Amino acid sequence: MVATTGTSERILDAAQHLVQTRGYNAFSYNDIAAVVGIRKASIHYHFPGKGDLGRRLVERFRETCLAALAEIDRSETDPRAQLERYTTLFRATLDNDRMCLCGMLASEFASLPEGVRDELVAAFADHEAWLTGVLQAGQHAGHFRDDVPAEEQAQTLMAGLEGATLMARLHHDTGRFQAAARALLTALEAAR
Amino acid sequence: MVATTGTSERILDAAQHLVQTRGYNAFSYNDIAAVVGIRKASIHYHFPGKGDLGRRLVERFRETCLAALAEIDRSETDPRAQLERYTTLFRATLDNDRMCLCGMLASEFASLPEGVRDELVAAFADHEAWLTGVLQAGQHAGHFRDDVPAEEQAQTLMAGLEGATLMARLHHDTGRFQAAARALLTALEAAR
DNA sequence: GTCTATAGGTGGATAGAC
DNA sequence: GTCTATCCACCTATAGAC
Repeated sequence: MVATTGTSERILDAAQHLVQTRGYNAFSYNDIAAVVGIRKASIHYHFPGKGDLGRRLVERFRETCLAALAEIDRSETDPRAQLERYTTLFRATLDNDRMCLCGMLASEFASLPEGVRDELVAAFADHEAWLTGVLQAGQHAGHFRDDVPAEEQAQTLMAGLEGATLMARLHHDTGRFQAAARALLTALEAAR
Repeated sequence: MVATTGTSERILDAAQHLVQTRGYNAFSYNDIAAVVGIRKASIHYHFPGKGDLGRRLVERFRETCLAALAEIDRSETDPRAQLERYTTLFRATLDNDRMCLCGMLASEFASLPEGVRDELVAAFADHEAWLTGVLQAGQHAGHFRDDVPAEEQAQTLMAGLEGATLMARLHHDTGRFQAAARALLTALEAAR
């Protein structure tokens, strides 16, 4: 086991920040170099091409998110509480004036290298699979309406949270995200 | 009155297509020139800088959208039908494999020239104002729930539709948009 | 209005010294 | 692993001929 806060990780940290604020097409090796404190040529040692960097970025993000989802599973048992917790993940990035990494890349999908695209689709699949499981559990427990398949509910929720993050960041208004998240969760409630 | 399909308009058409598919930071004057059939230097005659082009692009889009909203007001009277019609505007862009122009620019907000940013915020204000009016009418008529302010409902709906378009385009699946749009509209219905 | 030519800058990427 | 030096492609933008 090697040290975990090596240069590669610091490059990825800088790159992630840049992608979440400016997008994949609007940052350069020079931008990263300025933040990390090395020369741009040195970055090629760790990531030969920008596509490699982007791919690894989403790969690492997937691992981070899966760990966060496992933590929610561990500390909450009620499906409604689990979804509530899930929305706080988006709110946290928003509080840092960042867009969700995947949401940002999704908008640039057509101009992304193929490796990044593949990893991005897989990342969304991770989240939607987890959400589907939570929603199914909630349906069986009678908390959520079951006139719509859980998988479809998961996709709609995912889309709603991405859109809410996008619009809240544009207006610098976390309240917009909170209101949208509340509406999305309320819409799932079973009729009383 | 001069001819309406002049070079300026064709440049804007090409630019809009490029922005909706690849984003503002991922297209160049060369890309436009290739589509329109002129040299890239000629574009500067019509739009001195890329910022001018972007600003005019959103300006024109606002005009187009306001006309479309007026047409909905003219041909539909029921607020629920008006919202239904509104969602078809997004579906139409999606059918062309495009993202909503404003949604795409929203994701790139931090790296946009100031003039483009201003126009973009104004464009969203246009839509949210119209939606707020429709939602208020629907509340007064007893169709929509009124435990949430119409303005907040409008913002949530806007965010949901942008997110749904983003995710549906990513997966090349119009069904995702349709499902999300239906869920968003259903969530507005007054409790029976 | 559109062209050619070109300026000045930055992009990602490579070679080779240390 | 990081550096300097350099390459080539592309970017936005301007000057001036036609």
